[in-house]
This record gives sequence, C-alpha cells and structure tokens, in this order.
Amino acid sequence: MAKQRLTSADVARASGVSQATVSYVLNNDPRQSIPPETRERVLKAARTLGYRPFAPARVLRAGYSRLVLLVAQFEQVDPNFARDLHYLQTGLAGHGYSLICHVGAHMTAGLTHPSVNLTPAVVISCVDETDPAIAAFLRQFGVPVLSISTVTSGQAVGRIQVTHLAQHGRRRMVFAAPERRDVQRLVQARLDGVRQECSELALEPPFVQVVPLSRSGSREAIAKILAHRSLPLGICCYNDEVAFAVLAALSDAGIPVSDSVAVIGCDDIPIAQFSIPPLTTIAFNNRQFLDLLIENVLAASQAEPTQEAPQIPLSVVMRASA
Amino acid sequence: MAKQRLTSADVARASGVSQATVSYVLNNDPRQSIPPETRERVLKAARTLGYRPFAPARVLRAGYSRLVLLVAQFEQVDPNFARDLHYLQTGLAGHGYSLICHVGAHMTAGLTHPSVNLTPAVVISCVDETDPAIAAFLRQFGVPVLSISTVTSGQAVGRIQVTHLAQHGRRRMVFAAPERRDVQRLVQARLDGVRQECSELALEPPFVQVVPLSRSGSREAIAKILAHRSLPLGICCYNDEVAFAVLAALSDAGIPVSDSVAVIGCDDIPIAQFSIPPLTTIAFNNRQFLDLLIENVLAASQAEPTQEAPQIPLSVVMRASA
DNA sequence: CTGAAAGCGCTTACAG
DNA sequence: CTGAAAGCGCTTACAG
Repeated sequence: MAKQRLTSADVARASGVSQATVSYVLNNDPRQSIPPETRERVLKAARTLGYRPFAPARVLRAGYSRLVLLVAQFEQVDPNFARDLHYLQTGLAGHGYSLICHVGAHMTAGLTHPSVNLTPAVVISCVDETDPAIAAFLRQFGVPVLSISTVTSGQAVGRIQVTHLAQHGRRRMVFAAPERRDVQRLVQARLDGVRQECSELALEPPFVQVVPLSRSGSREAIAKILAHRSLPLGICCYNDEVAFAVLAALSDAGIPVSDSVAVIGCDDIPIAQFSIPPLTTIAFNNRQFLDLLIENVLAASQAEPTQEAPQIPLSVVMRASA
Repeated sequence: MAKQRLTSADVARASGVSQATVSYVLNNDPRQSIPPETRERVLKAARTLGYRPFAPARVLRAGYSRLVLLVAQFEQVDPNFARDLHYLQTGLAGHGYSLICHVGAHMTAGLTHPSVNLTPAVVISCVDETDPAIAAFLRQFGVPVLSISTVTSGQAVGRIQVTHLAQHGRRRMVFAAPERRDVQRLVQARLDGVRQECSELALEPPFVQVVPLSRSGSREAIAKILAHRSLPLGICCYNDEVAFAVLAALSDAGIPVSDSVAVIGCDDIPIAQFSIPPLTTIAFNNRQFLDLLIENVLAASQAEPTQEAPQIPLSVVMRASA
C-alpha cells in the first residue's frame, strides 16, 4: 500500500472539530472568531501529526495559484542574474507569491512541458520571443507572459559604451562580438546601440569583429582588428568575458591598453576589477527595475495584461582599461 | 465577472462526447480504443477552444506530481551551475518530470514558504543543511530531500590541488580562502582536503589566508602570505575568482607566477584561460554524476528515501599558472 | 466503444 | 461559534 496522505480531515478528527474549523484556524480566517482554546487544540494536533496542506488541492479550490515562473536560457544565468532572481523571489514572497525558475526554454520533441506539472499565475520571460519555438513554449502555459525586454536596454548599453569612449578621446570604434549563437539577438541590439551612437557623434561606423573565447582565437581576432583599423582605438565589448579575452590578446600582442586601445566591457562581473588592467565596464542598476517588475507581476496575476516593463538604469564603472 | 476557466467538460460539449472520452483522447490512454474519427473531433475541439488541462486538478486526482524542486543559494549560481541545471532539467523532462529552481534557501519571517503554492515530488538540496533554518525550510516541503553533498567533493578538490602542486615541485602550501560568509562550509571542506593531503605527503600544514575580492584587499593578503612563508610557494585557491584576485595581486607585487608561486584555482570558469598567466584549475566532470542524480530522483519520487548521491569526478585543467 | 459517477483535499458560503 | 455540504477540474474504475 502506498503512503497515505495526511489530510485536514485527519487533523479535524484528532482535535475533535470539523474540517471547516481546521481550515479557519490554519488560515487565520479573520471572519471567524475561534476561541483560543479550540485554536490551540487544532494547532497542536496539526503540529503533532505533521500536517501540511496539499498545495494542488488548495489551488484547485482557489482557482488560481500564486506561482510565478521565470523562464531563462541557461546562457543567461550568471551571478548577477542569480542575485536579481533572489531579490525578486524575496520581494514576491512578501506578497505570498513563490518565484521559481525554469532554465532552458527550448523543448525538444518528447520532453514534457512544465505546464503538465504546474500552472503558474504569471510567466516572466527572459528569453528571445522572436524564436517561434520559444514563443510557442511560453504560450503553452496559457497565462500572462511578462517580457523583460533585453533589447532596448541592449541598445542603451552600446550607446553608453561609445559615449564613454568618445568622452575619453576615442574616435575609432570596434565592436567585439561573442561567438555564441544563442545570444545573437542581444548582440545585435548592443551593436545597434553602438552604431546609433557612432552615427550621432559623427564617428565612422564601428568595425565589427567576433572574438572567440579561446586564447588563440582571440589573438587572431585582435590581429584582424589591427589590420582594418589604425590605433588609437576604442573597443566596445559585448560583455566582460569578451573583454577579458580582448585584454589577454592585447597583452599577448604587447599593445598597451588605455593608451593605444581603450576597452570597455558590460555587466561588471565580480572579477572585472582583477583584469590587467582593471576593466572599465557597464553596470546594471536593477533594484528599481525589479521593484517595478514585482508590481507588474501582481497586476498581471490579478487582472489585465500589463504595460511593458520599464528600462533598466545603467551606469559606467570606470577603472583603468578605458 | 472573472475569467472563466476552460474545462475538459467544455471540450466534451463542443465535440459531443463525454468528459471521460476527452480525457482518454488527450492522455492517449492505451487501454481505450477510440475510433480515429472521434479522436480527431475531440482533438480539433480542444485545439479550437485552446483548452489546457489545469495542472493542480490533475495532480490532486493523481495524488502526486512530477515536479522536482532544486533549492540553491544564489551564491552558488554561476554558468557551470546553470549548465548542469539545464542538463538535469532536460534529462528529467524525458521522464515526464519538470525541474524548477528555487534560489535562496533562507526564509525571513513573514515570507511565504513555496510549499504553499506548490508540492514537489522531490526536493534536491544544494544548500547547507547543517544550518537549522535551512534544514527547517527543506523539511517544510514534507517530501524526500536529495542532498548534493558538496562536502566530500570539496575535500577531494583540496586534495587534488595539493597533489598537483606537489607533483610540480612545491613543498610549501597556502590556502587562499574567500571572504564570503555564505560558503564557509564548503571552504572548510576544501581546506580539510588541503590539510589531509599535506599531511599525507609529509608537507608542513598549509598557511591559510583570506583573500578579499578587492584590489587592495588582495594585495594586503599577498603581503601577509609572504610575511609568513618564504618562496617558492603553491597557492590552492578556493575557486577561480579568488585565483584571479591572487594573480592580480602577485602581478602588482612583481612576483613571477609559476616560477616563484604556483597558483591553482577551482571550477574552470570560461575566462580562466584568459588570466595572466592562464590559470591551472580543477574541473568538475558532472555528466555521469547528474545521470545518477536523475535516477535517484526517479527512485525517491516513487518510493523509498535514497542512497547518498555519488561522488563528482574531478580533473586538473593544466595551463600556465601551476 | 462510451458515459455517469465517484473522489482526490481543500475552502467557504450556508444553516444552525 | 461550529459543522455538513458543495464544488474546484481532473481521471478512472465501473456499468452499459
């Protein structure tokens, strides 16, 4: 015989009251006034038996859950992301909502869709919804989807990188792109931002170069850049990882950073300060953005589809590389 | 009036069959033989209406869900972690299970416990269960908890670091610990491993130094190390981040790495190859470990508490720093 | 091959 | 203040 689930009826029996009373006590229903003695008895019985309400039954009864599912690609997950996730989760938990995370938006044939096992109230999407497979995956939940638009903030990043480099005297720009395929939409957005700002500042269009995350690949990439653009240069890197690759290759080539070539990254990962020289980069100031997102989640779960998520404030973290 | 949920009864009505038939068709029940014509009619109606089964009702009926919740601290989340998460998730989805992730094991008073909103079949714990608050948090789910023992593999890491450094001629060891409080249990495990191996190889006990993740802090840390131990040295770093800090400080101090001081990290993060010099480090070979974990999840969700998770295989990634 | 009915565990009008 | 009863949406014996 399989294990028998402990129900509120068991608690009722053990404490000599009805199931309704158990529910009132356990949920602290403010519309009922239960005598302290009865309340104590119920609480004690529940504790003794080790009773836990069965969430699905509760959700079925209520007709909705306070479950928020955040969907991300595993490539997006890094320490900054984790910190934000934790912040969101804490904020939502204060409103009774549980935030959980699904990593990996692609569904290969034969794999069970998460909606079989859970029904969130809202889905937060961090993924590329222009991909039809991903869009279908999100639609499958049948609940409101809140998109974190990485595109507009991506453009802003590119613009700020150029602005900073131009303010420090650079006139020729390079965009160092990652090799990774999975983030090409975001790469495109950042590059668009770089292009726009170059155009506004009347600089020549940026030279675009993919910089592989390998020692030899990054060296070749730098060689190509130098073959096409003369020094001094400003290099806008897709992110701090790419910037590390660029700095290493410049070091190998004996090119002084900041004098001949200024390098700026994006993300401000913890070890950005330990590159040689220390990396100037872009930081995301996510707090206020996340607070708004929380409000949007509450609104979306209770009623109408929501307004677009607001912009993420950015700032330059200036160190030595640019 | 709130939105009305679409039920299987609606589909039954639309296709002129009973609710039971709808369920048989949608779940592909092998014990029923539905005429293709009826099947088509039901499928079409479901599609037209946009029907999705309500997961909580299904779970309530079944008595269990195929939901696996992985609990982690946000400090543990990095790209490697994400990759493993994605691998696990894909593997479990093949068995009908959904893997979701809860980031942040601490529950401050007043925050809703996730079990209010969902009932997993199994919890995978990546967190420190010796912390009573965390243990209580996990127990609250009332389902089997699978622990990923980071402790034993932590010791193995420390041992391998020392072994490698000793093989390359180092006799004096330093353990570079992180400042972070949240990972002290794992730090202790790695340090234990370093101590054990030093003792077995008849080396003097390691000198332990905290290396803060700041430029000046790491410089001071290196100064302290040099004040207590003479060159040449081998430095076992808690992880690659700490190793970056150590390398930067050694560079600042003008001490040649690998000659005077050998440095070894742990994790093999993507940019480890871009440090100057490239970082020798420890890689986790998680595939086979994760496959076993999947089997354990299936076993735990169906029946008995399980055996301890197996060891994670390790390997040295040799570059230039040690 | 198909349908009427029971029941999973919970909460909440409703009647006392 | 307390309890009996209905019903959330689903699946699955069971009867036809």
